[in-house]
Amino acid sequence: MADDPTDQQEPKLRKLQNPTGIHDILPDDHEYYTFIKKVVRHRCRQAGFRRITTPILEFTDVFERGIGGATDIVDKEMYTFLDKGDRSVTLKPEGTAGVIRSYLQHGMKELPQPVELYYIEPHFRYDRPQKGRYRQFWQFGVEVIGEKDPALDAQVIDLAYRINEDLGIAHLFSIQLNNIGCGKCRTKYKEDLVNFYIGKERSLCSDCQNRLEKNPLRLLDCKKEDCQILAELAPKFEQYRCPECQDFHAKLKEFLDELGIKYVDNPRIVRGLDYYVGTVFEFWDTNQGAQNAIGGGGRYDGLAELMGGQPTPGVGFAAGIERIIANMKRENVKVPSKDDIHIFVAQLGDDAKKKCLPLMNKLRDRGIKTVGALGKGSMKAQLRLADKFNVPYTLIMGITEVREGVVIVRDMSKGQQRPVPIEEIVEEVVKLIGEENLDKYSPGEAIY
RNA sequence: GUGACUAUAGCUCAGUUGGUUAGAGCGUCCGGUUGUGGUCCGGAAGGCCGUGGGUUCAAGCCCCACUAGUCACCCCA
Repeated sequence: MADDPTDQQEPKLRKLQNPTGIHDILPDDHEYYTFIKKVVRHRCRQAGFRRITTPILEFTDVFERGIGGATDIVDKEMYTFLDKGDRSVTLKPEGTAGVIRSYLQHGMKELPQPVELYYIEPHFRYDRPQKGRYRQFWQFGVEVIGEKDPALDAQVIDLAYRINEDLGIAHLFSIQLNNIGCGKCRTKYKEDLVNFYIGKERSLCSDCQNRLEKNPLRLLDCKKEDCQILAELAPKFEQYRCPECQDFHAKLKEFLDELGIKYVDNPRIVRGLDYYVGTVFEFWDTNQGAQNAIGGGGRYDGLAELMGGQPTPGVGFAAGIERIIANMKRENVKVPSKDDIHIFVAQLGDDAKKKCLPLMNKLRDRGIKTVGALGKGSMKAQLRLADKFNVPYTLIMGITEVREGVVIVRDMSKGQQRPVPIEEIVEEVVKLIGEENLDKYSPGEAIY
């Protein structure tokens, strides 16, 4: 300030902006989010799933133990920081770990099993952004916890597929299906896999040399040419799958066939999270493959134990909303706009303006989406604005109308108008708009 | 985390080998006689040329760093 000599030069205010990869959702895109959320809510509710919201922030352990330290998500993509008590906390990078934490913490094993939950939440991963990848992104997902049966896996895949269908993008994706085995068969397989690679380490890329120690299964889906050649020669998991897993997988495929859902049996898909066992699946872009997977999931029977709970089976699915929107736009899927305005109210003179405010309230209470030109001056400016809103009807009130107790109703497409008594105007507008088009909001449904 | 490319008005973009007050279209706002929209016409507002340094008599333009964006790799949604 003036008496502070060190502060003579006004510091320039920097324009504020979003952190890398974290974006505003502007009104036009919100119409997609609203629509997708609605589809997800309805499909999940119909199937008996109930909604859960776990916190955006969890103690880092929840993810480190749940997702697994050898995964890319935990290894390099977590949005982790210390809170004021020096506890390490992390913005959730995925949904399942938090849901299982919540299931255990709230004793949901006492509920009728399986517990079927869904969520629609923002998630965070500290990645370099690119197409379809952001540091904050939305996912919806479902979890079926507490029971194990291939029919449940089939139901989850079916639900995911139907949601994609409702969104108009199901045909763009193929379902890649695999069974990566239970603890028993996988342990044996891992051993043999590691043995296979002994002495061949130098042919592997540096990432894969790492994987060999931490997560040998990932060796199989490395895209480097040399690694792929070795992966082809490596022992195949199919031969190690125990009879139980074999049977489970076969049944799942029968159920999917029964549901009429097409899938590709793909032994190469592994998934990037440690908690998966048995069934895994991904929805792949039929043109671009895994690079633009829209969602995926699988069975995570060991997860509850990793998090300190009793052994609890589970199967789930999650999909990325931004990627869905990108595909809906690519397919030119139009979503219904909930924001279309029914009625524009134009007014001239303070007396008319006074009458307009309560009139607009009455219209809105009836479910008529109404905007007024409360700050505009001339009738021309107001009608121009009405035109921008693309309203079918404009109500006009001036001093004359106030005196006569009428409101002028102007049909914008025909350019015709007529006076209507002010006490009849709300129902008259309802007739014009159509009862079925009203934006109904019913606090009356609640029981006080 | 690695690499490539990019950054001028709200949006899409011009801007000459570095040379005066920074340009267009769209959009926004206001007008085109009394209280009537879309088309048309006129006008205005809106830019520290992403930020900070450097080179130069002179930088939107050249150099460096940072920030952000786009795309790819890694991996995933």
